[in-house]
Amino acid sequence: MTADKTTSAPIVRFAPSPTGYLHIGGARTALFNWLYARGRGGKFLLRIEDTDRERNNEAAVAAILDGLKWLELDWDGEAVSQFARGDRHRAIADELLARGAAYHCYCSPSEIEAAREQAKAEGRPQIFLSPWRDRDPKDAPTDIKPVVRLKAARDGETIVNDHVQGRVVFPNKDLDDLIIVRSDGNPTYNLAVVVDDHDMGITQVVRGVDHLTNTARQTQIYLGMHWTVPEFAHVPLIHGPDGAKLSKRHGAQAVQDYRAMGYLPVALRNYLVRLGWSHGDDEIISTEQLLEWFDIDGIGKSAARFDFKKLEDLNGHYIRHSSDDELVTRLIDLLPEIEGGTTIDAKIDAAMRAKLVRAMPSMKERAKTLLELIDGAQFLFSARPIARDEKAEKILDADARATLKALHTRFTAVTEWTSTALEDEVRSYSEETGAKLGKVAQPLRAALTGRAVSPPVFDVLDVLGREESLARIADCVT
RNA sequence: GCUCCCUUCGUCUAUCGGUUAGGACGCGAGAUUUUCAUUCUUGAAAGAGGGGUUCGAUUCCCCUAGGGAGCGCCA
Repeated sequence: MTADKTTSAPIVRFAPSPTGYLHIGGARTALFNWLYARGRGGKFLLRIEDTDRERNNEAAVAAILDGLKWLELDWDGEAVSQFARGDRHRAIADELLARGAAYHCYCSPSEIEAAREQAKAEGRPQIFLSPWRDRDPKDAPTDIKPVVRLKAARDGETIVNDHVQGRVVFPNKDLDDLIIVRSDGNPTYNLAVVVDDHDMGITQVVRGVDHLTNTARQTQIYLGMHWTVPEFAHVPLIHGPDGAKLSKRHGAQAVQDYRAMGYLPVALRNYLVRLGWSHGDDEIISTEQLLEWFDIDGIGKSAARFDFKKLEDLNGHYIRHSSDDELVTRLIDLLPEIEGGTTIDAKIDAAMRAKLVRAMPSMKERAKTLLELIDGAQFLFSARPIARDEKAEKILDADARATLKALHTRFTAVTEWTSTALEDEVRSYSEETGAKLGKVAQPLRAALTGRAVSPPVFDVLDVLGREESLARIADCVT
């Protein structure tokens, strides 16, 4: 889509319904909108589609805003409440009524349901054709509150020229008359979305394909009001690894779930944007590059499966390339959200934070998520005598303990407690005794960290410090 | 059932009719290495099926199969 199609900068929006958290598919839609607007000096607006009062939920709104903030997708101005604009929507409904483009329908929900059932039984399309479309309003019952329906065209076809889906043609006979105002007087989503997009000056509507059929029906509202129809881009859905619609079963739908799993926002954005969009063979793309390169016309039509392995790989890359300080900040921020995190959080003071920062260079090389980073830092959090896992115990046999005893003596004599000095010490010990370096390093690792796997032992010695290191080694000797 | 959409390695994708069908994740092998990881080298792996159009189809058209979305006084 070329920016000069509309003479000014684009105005796009993300319009979630407050029925739950920010879904990962919604997050990608928001990302696409954000990239498009920010990359072209346009506006990215946020609107909460809360016309259904029974489903409105303040916690859900908060969760959605929280998710967007975490993903670092900032929007322009305040989030707009669709419900708050109800008067405006009703005014438009009245105008459509006055123009003969809409009518009152007195059918009850049960009548409609029965008609649908019958249509289904007879193998006909399950669309409801209201008898009130052509009936004389004078016949209207006085004891029933009607809904307002759009008087949609019955002949011809409605064409949606979509930037992703292409030219999609819907026969009008398959489109029924949308309810635009409920019997309780509240406008429905289908009316509100059109009025709001129009009033907000939205130039490109980028949303999920599940809205495609609605678009055809909504187009008739634009036509009825003689409004300019915006450009559309309906992006495909994201499926779970098994190809089915992403659901609770797949473990993670909400962006907050991904935060809790230790993913970085920049990694999730990079992963998400590549689901459906690409720029040649580029895989790791900085946000700056994305802003420059992203284009709606480059989005593919087919649905994509979510691949956690690839996300993990990208996350590992971004962790390795993050600054030590940023990682420690994110790691600490994550603690309240994870199991057992508060216990660790209580141990974080300035000294611990400094240790973490110093340990980061060697730790971030070996972590794919912040969770792994936290797990890898356990040796810093544990107090003596430290717990050892099975593999560590196995390493610490009699020979290993003898080696540790010798090392303890040597380390005590070391004047400069640095990783290089200690490494020299260990290397000379292994040369003198003829023991392989691994035979010396593993017992050390087990004694210092309680595990068979850790960052390089000399870095561990360094970060732990002389006193703590010697004490942990001594714990294994006696 | 009706309408619409989709279909290249297991997964995400590149290819704007002519390529040994490329890259990435994952997987296999090897190198580096104090563990793990990183890094590097390397291997296996794809055009759903059938018809057309064309000198030539992964690419354009049609059919079939499979998958998805929609068909609410939800959004």
